[in-house]
Amino acid sequence: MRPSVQARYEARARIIKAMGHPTRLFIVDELAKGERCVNELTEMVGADMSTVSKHLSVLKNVGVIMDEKRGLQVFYRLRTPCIMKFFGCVESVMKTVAEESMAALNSR
Amino acid sequence: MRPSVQARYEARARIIKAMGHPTRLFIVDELAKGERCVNELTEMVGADMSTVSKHLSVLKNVGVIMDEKRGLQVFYRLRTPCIMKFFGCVESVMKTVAEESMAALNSR
DNA sequence: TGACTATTTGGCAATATATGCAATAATGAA
DNA sequence: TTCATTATTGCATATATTGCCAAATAGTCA
Repeated sequence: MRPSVQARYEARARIIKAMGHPTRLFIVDELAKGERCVNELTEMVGADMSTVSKHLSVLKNVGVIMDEKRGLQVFYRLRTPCIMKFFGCVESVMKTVAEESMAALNSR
Repeated sequence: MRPSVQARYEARARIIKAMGHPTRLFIVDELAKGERCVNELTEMVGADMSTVSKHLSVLKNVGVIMDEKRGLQVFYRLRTPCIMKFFGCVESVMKTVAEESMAALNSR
């Protein structure tokens, strides 16, 4: 594969990989409703704040979210609302799989 | 977080995670053009066949692709073409990030 | 300044993932 | 049956990810 093509798939994979964790998906979903500070997200997620902070930095590093410090708090928000289309894509796959499983069960 | 909600995010994350690898993205992209056997994909990817086979099983396990054995060969194809929307989502993010980087450079 | 709050960072152990090689199926051809 | 082809599986190794604790950093207020 040509290096430039390879690089393109790697760039895409980095973004998708960043989304590939339940906690990070939850965070993206939550930020779609509006900005949240780390503390708020930590309470919702129910993990250590350092853990949540690291998840946030993963998403930030690939450009999915951005942060803004105001006073003591750091507020995060989606950098592009388009990222939400991910959920639609994923749901379609899950639906297809579920439907075919049902069909397989019924045809036995 | 409620267990059912948690489970939902985990199910989504499994699918996204399966897509989060450059080789697997390439495979999905290629299968979007039509079915391919393992051998063909292996040549295109340029890795060991066992490696490609394992990537295929990752995608298959989450329901993104399906296989069919015909003679000596195993042909893989997308289970739902909808999976291709992923690329559009990802490109949008990359575009946004690139544009904002440019803007930041120009405003210095 | 010092105390307090919010967040990030460093370090570490546990776990998961990626890859190639070798061995093993499964199929078809001679 | 024996050989060649295609693909998968088992194993070993290297690398990456996750999560928590503790320590460091940054901002606010008395």
